[in-house]
Amino acid sequence: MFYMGEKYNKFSKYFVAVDCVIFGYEDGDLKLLLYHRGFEPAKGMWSLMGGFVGEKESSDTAARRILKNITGLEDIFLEQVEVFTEPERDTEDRVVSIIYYALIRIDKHNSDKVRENGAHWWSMKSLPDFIFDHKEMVNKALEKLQLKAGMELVGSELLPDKFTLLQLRRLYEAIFQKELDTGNFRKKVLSLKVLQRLDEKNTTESRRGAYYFKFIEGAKEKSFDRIVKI
Amino acid sequence: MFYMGEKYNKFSKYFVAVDCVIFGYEDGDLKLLLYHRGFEPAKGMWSLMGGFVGEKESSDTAARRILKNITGLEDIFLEQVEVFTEPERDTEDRVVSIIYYALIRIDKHNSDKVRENGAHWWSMKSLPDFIFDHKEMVNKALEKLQLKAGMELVGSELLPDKFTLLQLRRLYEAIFQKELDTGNFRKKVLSLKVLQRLDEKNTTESRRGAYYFKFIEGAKEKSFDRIVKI
DNA sequence: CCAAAAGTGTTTATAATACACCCATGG
DNA sequence: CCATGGGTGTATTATAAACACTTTTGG
Repeated sequence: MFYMGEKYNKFSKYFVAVDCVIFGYEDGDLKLLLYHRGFEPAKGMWSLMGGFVGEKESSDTAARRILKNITGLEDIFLEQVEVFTEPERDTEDRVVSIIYYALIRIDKHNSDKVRENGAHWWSMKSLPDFIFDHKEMVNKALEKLQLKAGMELVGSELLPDKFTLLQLRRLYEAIFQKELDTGNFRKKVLSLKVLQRLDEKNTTESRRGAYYFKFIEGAKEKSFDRIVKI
Repeated sequence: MFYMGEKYNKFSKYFVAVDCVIFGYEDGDLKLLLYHRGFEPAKGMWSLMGGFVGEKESSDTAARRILKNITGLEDIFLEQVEVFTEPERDTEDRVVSIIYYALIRIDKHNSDKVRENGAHWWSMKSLPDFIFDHKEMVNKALEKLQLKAGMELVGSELLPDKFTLLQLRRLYEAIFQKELDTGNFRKKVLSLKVLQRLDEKNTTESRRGAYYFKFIEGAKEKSFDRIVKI
């Protein structure tokens, strides 16, 4: 490229890494898949899943590779959050880290693989201590997720194929970390016309039983619609 | 860092650059500051202002340095847009490019410096041919600007200290590339309580004359408020 | 019967949208 | 006097928010 006439060789190269904020949803809780650090320095702390970007791949590809290694899943929803470039952010060497967040269906992922990798699902309600600037990365990723979830109905990426409106509401409450009105949430969500009611009920979570819903294939909301005000 | 047990030295380093999408506003037009490529390959094409990230600076700092070099301005509004990492995106060497967008007060910037640098303001209505993936970068930056402008009143970063509501509306029309209703825009903007009317009128743009307004210092809207629906 | 969630309905407040209309004035 | 933007008002519709109430059923 032609950066103001600068010669390339005057400048330094750096490691380029991706770090993934991996969100999952289980038992009414929004969770994060974290990697346990078993050695010094920062022993006992937790970190995001990450890896370096290889010579023949983009950062997107690298993120997908890492996610597949850990969860066994392909076709994961993935979005760039931000780049962290502070010169001293890594103590070993200069590393520029591109943050992604991913949405994972915990019911589909390979939990053996996760365990092998020393990874663990943590509830967003009680997160452990992070290494370096990883806590900030999580915060930024959550903001981005809130932005997305406020604009379109997320759920197909996090919930099982069929789910009740209670489960969907609990998901939204977990994402926005506040309680939502039952009736209003229901009306809003159904008005989007992206859900289809099934003829089957879930009776494990209530006496009366709640209908299961599923996402209608390819029925993304046309325009941005505010589901939850931030 | 501890990327899944990988050794750093197994991996490659890349150049890390920033490219700036520099927005300005003048004569009712949203404009972009572009740099003319006077030599092959891609002679006659235009590119964003960019530069490499130095060893002792973050990408934010690098972007500010470049902006100051070109416009003479400090304290510019600046926001990260996205990172471009495709392995083949630069023909010379592997370069990871971090895109920023900046909002510039054209009335304040150093136009001699700009000219010296072979730069030129282009209206968003008729942009020239870009090198590489720079066109895509501009699109992404505009989307990000629209997101910001839809959530809070931009203008202090682009307009002169005092401006009429016509000028502000024209700015919004340029950002969103659509016409806005005079009365409704006026009501919406004034309801935000961030503008103060001055006792002075601008008579150059209308027979009757329109009051000048200015931004009230430190009066950012508390919560996100939709000014223009996307 | 009671608690807890399911599901529906109603009311009020607020905001978006589409316009109509008068004002002021330089040419 | 008229075209152009300045500025205000209003009626209509849409959306958000708060909340009351009825249904269902296992324990």
